[in-house]
Amino acid sequence: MEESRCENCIVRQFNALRAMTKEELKAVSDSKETRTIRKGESLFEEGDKLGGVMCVRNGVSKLSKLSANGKDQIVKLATKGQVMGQRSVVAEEATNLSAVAVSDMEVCFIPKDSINSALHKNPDFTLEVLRHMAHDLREADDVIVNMSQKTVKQRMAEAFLYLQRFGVDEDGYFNLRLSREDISNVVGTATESAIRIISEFKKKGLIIASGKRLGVKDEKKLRDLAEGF
Amino acid sequence: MEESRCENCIVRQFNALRAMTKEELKAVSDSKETRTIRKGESLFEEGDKLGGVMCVRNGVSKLSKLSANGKDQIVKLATKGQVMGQRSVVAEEATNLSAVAVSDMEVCFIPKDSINSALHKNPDFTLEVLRHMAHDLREADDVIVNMSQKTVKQRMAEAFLYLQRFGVDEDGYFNLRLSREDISNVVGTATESAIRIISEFKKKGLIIASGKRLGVKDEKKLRDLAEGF
DNA sequence: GCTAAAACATGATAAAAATCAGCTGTAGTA
DNA sequence: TACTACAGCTGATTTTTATCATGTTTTAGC
Repeated sequence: MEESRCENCIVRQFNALRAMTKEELKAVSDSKETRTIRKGESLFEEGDKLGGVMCVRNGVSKLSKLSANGKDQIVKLATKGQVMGQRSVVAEEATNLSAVAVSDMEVCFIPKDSINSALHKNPDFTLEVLRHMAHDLREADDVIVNMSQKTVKQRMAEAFLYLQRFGVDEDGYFNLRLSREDISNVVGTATESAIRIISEFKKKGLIIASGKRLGVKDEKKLRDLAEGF
Repeated sequence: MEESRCENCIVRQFNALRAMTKEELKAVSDSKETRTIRKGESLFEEGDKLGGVMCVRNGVSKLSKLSANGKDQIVKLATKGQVMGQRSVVAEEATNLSAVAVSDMEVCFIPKDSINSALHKNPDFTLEVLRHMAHDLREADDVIVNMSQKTVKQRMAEAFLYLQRFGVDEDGYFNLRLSREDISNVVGTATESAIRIISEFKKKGLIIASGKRLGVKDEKKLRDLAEGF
């Protein structure tokens, strides 16, 4: 059907595909493959050689890395329009991250050949990919500073503000429902610590929480807390 | 003189400039400017709009970011052949990092115009820059995991192994002499904690230390410690 | 060489966070 | 329905790390 053609894909406006020529897009469109992934299923594992990139059409995936002590660190969450695996494809290396769906997902798998030929021939596209990666790198630098200079409580406040960006329902609860363990893996702390801080934030009126449903209540105070005031 | 021409620059083999055409290199060579920076002097500040990139010919610079609590976090050290500021130039944003020389330095300043025109015209060059950035991004991901999952002691061990990569003298001491405060800013800890751990490592025979001169003594044990054994 | 400032060092204490243990609720399933 | 497994929760305790205080050593400038 028509909407499955990349040329019309609504998601394209968020990523580097928009810099492709008609011919390149056609090649991508002809070689791509749409996949449905259930919550909890894995898209790829750390160390895999990826045959292509994945473009998220719907749902959210966690990108994480296993640490020596056996805990997963969630490096980022990828949502609609974001492309996963491009670092690996571009650098022609095995991927350094694992991807697991945290909600049901629909993704397009684009074989690396069509990406690579565009990378070699179309500077606009390459530059667009480069800009996206420059952006990712900046965000990674920010995360490094947060992780090393902020307390667990501050990082938890940041995490709530981050989760809010994935949308909220009419009651203000996050669309994205992460387990306490996943949240602790975003923040880089023990699960018990995450749970305790969630209780505390709730008691103080910074957030709303009922079971797995979580949300921001007082954004300003959360932001102040995250900034260290 | 001949060696100041980019075409012959020995440093070129380490960075993306090698993917430039003869004409592009000539343009870079004609517009570039060599600068000498003394230890402690600043190359650029967080928030600056950079007019170009800097290529390190000699010496080492720390790239850091000020955190909300007033401490600097050193994100990486840039040495011979590495290019600073490309993220900012590529993304056309103000830089997110400050650069300060930690030893006397010689750098080439390359105005962004000659970089940008090559980025738009030469896909090989753009792709090479992209690959370098992909590499940086991978390293940043690793740092995130280390920062959030490892103890201060493990991170200190990592820091010693990292500093070793900048070369050692005949006695095994690092070429690069960082203050205890700089080391604490690499590791993301209090200066006193860094000092204490250095004393401890020395006592245990993991490292050698006399004043500012530091070095690795037992690489294997340091590595085991960093990995959590 | 003298002096002031900065860097280094160490002890004592406080705060932050992890770990351990056990208990409750809840979702899936036989 | 009842059982099981797992997520969530909380208290007690220990470990880790930061902070504060203070003394010593080094370094840079005169």
